[in-house]
Amino acid sequence: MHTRSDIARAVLSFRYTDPMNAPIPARARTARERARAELTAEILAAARRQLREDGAALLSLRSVARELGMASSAVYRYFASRDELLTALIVQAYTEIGEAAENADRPSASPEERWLAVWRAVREWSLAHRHEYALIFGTPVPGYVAPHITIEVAGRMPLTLARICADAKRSGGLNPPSGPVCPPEAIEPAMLQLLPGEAFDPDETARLILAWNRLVGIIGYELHGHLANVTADDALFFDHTARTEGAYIGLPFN
Amino acid sequence: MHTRSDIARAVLSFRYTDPMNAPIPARARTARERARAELTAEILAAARRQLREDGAALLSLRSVARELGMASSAVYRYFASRDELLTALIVQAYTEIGEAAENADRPSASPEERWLAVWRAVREWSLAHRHEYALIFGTPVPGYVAPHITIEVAGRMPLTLARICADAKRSGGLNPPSGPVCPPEAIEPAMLQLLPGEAFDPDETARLILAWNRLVGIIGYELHGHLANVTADDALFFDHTARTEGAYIGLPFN
DNA sequence: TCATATTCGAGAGCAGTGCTCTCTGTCGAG
DNA sequence: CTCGACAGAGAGCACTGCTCTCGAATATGA
Repeated sequence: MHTRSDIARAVLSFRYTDPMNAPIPARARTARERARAELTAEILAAARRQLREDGAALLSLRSVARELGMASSAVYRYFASRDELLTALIVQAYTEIGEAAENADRPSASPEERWLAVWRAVREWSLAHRHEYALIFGTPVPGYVAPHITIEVAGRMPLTLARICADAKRSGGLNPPSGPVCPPEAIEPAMLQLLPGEAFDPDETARLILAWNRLVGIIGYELHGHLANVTADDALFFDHTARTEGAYIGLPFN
Repeated sequence: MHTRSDIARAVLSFRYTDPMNAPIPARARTARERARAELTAEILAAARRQLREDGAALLSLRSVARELGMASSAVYRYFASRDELLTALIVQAYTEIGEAAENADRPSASPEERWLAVWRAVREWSLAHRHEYALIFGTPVPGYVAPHITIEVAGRMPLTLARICADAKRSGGLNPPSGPVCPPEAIEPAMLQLLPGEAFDPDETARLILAWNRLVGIIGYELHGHLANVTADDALFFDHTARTEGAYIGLPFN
């Protein structure tokens, strides 16, 4: 049974063990360190496989141990708890969805093309990794608090969207349509400088937040079946959503 | 361990047992039937309590049985599986969020007031019932397919939004701003007549779908912590979101 | 009214889980 | 070469969902 303090401890020990920041040390001095790094990676890979196939709910430390032919207690030498293993998988998922977004972004293209390409890439990744998506954007594990490691890597995907808008704005291509203006007090001041050297005003920031929320939300609806019998062509509806949200943020769609 | 067929069977037996449609029969002929109905309700109430306090992940049939002072095996006389119990709770949650929306809607008020009131009511209910919210809009149980009972009751909340728009439209108060137009093929044709005697065109329907998705999505962001360090005043940001989405659908906000 | 059939509760039991503890062997640094 | 840190295995605890059996209580038909 998990309690809040259990999980907090697990997260802390995870930060200490830190198997993510140094999965395979560049220079593994001793054979033991090398073996440890390799086994850590193997455990993570096996867990990843089970996550992809069966989802987080059915992922168990024991089955991972079985797959690697080791005693379940031995796995605890590498991950102090199941939650710690989950945290590592969460970091991986955030990283991958962020990379999917970044890799899809071609700064030489027009802002509209970039916007659509990134949205589609994020959707593609999510459809291909529904369980990873659920892990990071679905119901959080009870009592689970995201360790600080995750919040940095979680920003890569939305920051890609912000960069496109910043570039468009710099060339005068960001003209949001009129509508209700977001009260500045609603936005965390630190959010106004989320790109170095690039200032968004509160309303622009709010539009960005909503676009990011939309991207995640509409994919969630598709993945979780809320669009069944609602939309007839999910890809088409998604593209329309991307364009709608792009237009809302001020990109010249239509 | 749950397999798809297991769950399908459980859902079917649930539909047969049908403890929701007749929780307490008006005229319980025999004492046995009366006792059965009462105990079913008690189990459901205890499960509800545990769900509210600890969330679905920590809800176990055994702890429900313990709370009621009965053997765990006895509970299976009333609910064929844990998933069946969860399904009953899902139906309850959908019903309640739908009622929260409907009760907040005052048809005599202006469409903008109605819109905002319903949005706020849904948010209030969700904040007060975060685990129930997670149950219906969060990550679905692996392999779980929503039984048909749920899809009807799931529509009450979005239909409340649709009714407001239909009323506004009838009095000429629905004027959506221009923007990308949704291709008709993207929308399921049946969705165009979701209100009896009220026809929405595909683009209006798409805007409705997006508004419904936004309402659920922005609440999910708030509940799951994705707005931490992003927004400074969640209630204020939510109101702005409601207005923005209302304006997008064509209500005269600002 | 009485025998029969159905229902119900309890208990034991199976297979699985997360996690801890102990014991033994191995490896690495002094 | 010795000693301490580390890694693996195994047993064990408490918990889970779920099944089966076995009496006891209850309803039903004759």
